[in-house]
Amino acid sequence: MNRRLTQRGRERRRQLVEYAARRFAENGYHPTSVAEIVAGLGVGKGVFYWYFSSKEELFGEILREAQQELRRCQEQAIADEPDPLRRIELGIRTSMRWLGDHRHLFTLFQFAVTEDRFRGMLRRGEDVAVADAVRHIKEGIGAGRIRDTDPMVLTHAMLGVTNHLARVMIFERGDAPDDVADAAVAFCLDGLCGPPEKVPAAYR
Amino acid sequence: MNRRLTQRGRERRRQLVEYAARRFAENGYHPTSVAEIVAGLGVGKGVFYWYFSSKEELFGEILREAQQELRRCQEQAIADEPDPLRRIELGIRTSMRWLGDHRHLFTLFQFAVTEDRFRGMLRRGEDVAVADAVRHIKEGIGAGRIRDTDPMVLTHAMLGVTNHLARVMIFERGDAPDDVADAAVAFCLDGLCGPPEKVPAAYR
Amino acid sequence: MNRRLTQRGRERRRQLVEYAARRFAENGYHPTSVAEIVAGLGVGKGVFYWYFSSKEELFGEILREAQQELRRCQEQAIADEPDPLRRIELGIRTSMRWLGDHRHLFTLFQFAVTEDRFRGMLRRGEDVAVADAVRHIKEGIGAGRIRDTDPMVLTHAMLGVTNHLARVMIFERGDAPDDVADAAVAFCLDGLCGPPEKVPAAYR
Amino acid sequence: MNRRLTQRGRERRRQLVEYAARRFAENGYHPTSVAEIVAGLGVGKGVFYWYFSSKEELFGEILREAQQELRRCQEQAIADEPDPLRRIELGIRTSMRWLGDHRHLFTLFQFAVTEDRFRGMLRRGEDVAVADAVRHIKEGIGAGRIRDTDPMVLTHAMLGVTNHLARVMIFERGDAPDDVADAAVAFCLDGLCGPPEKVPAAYR
DNA sequence: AATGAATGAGCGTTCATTCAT
DNA sequence: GATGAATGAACGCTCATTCAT
Repeated sequence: MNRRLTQRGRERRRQLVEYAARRFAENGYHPTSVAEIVAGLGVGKGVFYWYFSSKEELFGEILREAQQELRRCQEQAIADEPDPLRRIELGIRTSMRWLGDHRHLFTLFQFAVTEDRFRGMLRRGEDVAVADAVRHIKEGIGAGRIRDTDPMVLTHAMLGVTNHLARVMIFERGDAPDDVADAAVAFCLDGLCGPPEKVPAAYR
Repeated sequence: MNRRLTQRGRERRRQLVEYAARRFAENGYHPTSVAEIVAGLGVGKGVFYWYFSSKEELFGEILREAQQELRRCQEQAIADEPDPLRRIELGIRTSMRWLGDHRHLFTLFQFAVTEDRFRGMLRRGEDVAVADAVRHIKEGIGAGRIRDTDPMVLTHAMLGVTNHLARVMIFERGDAPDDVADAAVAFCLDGLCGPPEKVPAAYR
Repeated sequence: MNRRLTQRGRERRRQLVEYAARRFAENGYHPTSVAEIVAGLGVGKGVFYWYFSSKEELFGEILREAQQELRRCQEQAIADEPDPLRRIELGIRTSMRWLGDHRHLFTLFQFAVTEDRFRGMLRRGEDVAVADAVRHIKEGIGAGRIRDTDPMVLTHAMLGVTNHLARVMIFERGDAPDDVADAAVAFCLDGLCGPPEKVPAAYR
Repeated sequence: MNRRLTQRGRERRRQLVEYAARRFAENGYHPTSVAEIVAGLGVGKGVFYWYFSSKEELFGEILREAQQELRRCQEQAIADEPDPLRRIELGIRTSMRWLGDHRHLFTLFQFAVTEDRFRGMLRRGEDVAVADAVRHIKEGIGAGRIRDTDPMVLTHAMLGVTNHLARVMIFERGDAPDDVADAAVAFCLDGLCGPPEKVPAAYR
């Protein structure tokens, strides 16, 4: 669906994306009906199908926009940092903060992985982000500051740490994103056994 | 649902659990209908409701049994190992192997997290597993072999690494579980920067 | 279904009739499943279909036996009474007492009227009872003690009074059947305007 | 269900209420499926659930509207009549005529009494009607024209007569409502034994 | 651009009934 | 006589989508 939209139209569309994202996250994609979404915004059903050709397309848009925004944040945070390890650290910290601010979108990412037709939508954005991280890692390996291991593996290990800690520590335990980021960074850099002096006060 | 089942009945029930798990994983929980499940087994719809009081209950059973089994594997693997770090390592290796063998169940775990009513079902089993890992970590910290950080955080960081690497490396890239386990163990013990000599050949 | 039953068989059958009647009355005929009935008696489904060829047949049997029994009570009560008005009065009193003792069966009569296939089952028994009452009324008219009006109408008017008062006064308000019978008899004999000295203390 | 309806919408709703009432009466509430109702009107299933949130709700609406209408008729008929006995008579006559015109609704009232969840729906309307009749009766007792008996009992006795005669004489025998009303009034005023000169020609 | 109304395939579930053991 | 298991049509209901206005 690619309509020419007026200012007001763009506003409506944004409302739909935002409200639907929140409902999908709270209630699940399938259990949330189009009827519920439009009712929540107090508009008729026609509105929905004016802006999106299907519920599935809307979900795709939510994913696309969310990834885009996360990406923008990270690029901006890393921009001028010359040190590759520091860039990695900044990436983790930015992710963590963003996830803290958009936890409902994280839930949607998790769901998207569980159904074939949505997994594809996620893939593109993820690949870009991974490729980026891989670059930093390679640079770190080149500089002898990261051990020489498959950079993809290292990247995904870090992604796993970041996402999982975000979910458990921030969403469920309610910790502050910055503290969790400290812990994630420490773990990623040094694992279980690394030098203890880097551990943040909050987790000692 | 708690029926007295004959031998044949137990067999049927197992068939249903197994087949449904596979379909849920491939197709998604919601998109997989009860009709599809029973048709796949060539039985009538009534059979389903003879063994389970609802689709939701069946899903709960799948989760419960899966967690139980993973748990059993881990306990058995760790049983007599006195070294806490080695126990952690064995835990990771067992998980990875089990995930490789039951990747469809992993998808279901992922889905369960995204809907409130299922999240609760997961929780109980997860808490037990986490509590166990925490014990090993605490012992490691006590022995001065793990840096003194919130053991829960370390546990979840490792869980994140293990699960994410399983998904990406084993399921998507098709790597061998044992190699992925090597990488996960290396990352968990030493992070990005630790001593490189532990890295498995497959990822160098 | 007409099986030769052993002593034990007859007992089982009676149990089924009785329990089902009670459940049908409490819960409605349709909302009460065969499964519920057999579960309530702690037997398997086969038992039900051993004694009855269908749920519908069972319901018919309940109606038939109930009418038969009410009829027996009335015949016995009236047996040797020579005075037709007194016979009518005794009929009302017996009905009221029986209804008080078998209110659940009354509910089933009411339900039976609302569905074609069951209405027929009721009819036979009702016709017999009405014909009987009509006889007494005719006799009363012949003797100049009842005004000369269509005896069928008078009969049904009395039936209406008896049944409705039973339902409202006995079932809902919880009055004693004998008091309600007094009131019904008074109303039937003299209407709204008749001599007041016959009114029972309970209703003055 | 409380939708803002257009003219066309109100029309549809009325159709559904009317058609469903007729089917429920002919066939029984449970044996009549929603599918049958919408098919009978040649519309899709969704239409039903656009106007009613459940089959049960529809049934409630039918009951409510029917009681409301009967009530309206009676109020109008009695409006300016000063004589309480005459008001009672007019009430009976109006009921009888209305029942003759809406016999299918009468069947539904009868059914509603037999299931708990529907009994409650009936109660409210019935209570109002009874309270009204009780007022007239009390007035009649005060004027010494009705014997001094519990007015509720008298009211229900009359209700019993009216409803039962309607069912048997009008619905089953096919008599004219006005004649049946004559007989009902005569019985209610004077019982079996009162002055015979009030009896209508049709029943002599 | 938006509404209320309508569609109808499909859902999860029930249940009278049958049958092998 | 009795059981647990199985059947499958039918039920009440939902919901993504379409359409007339």
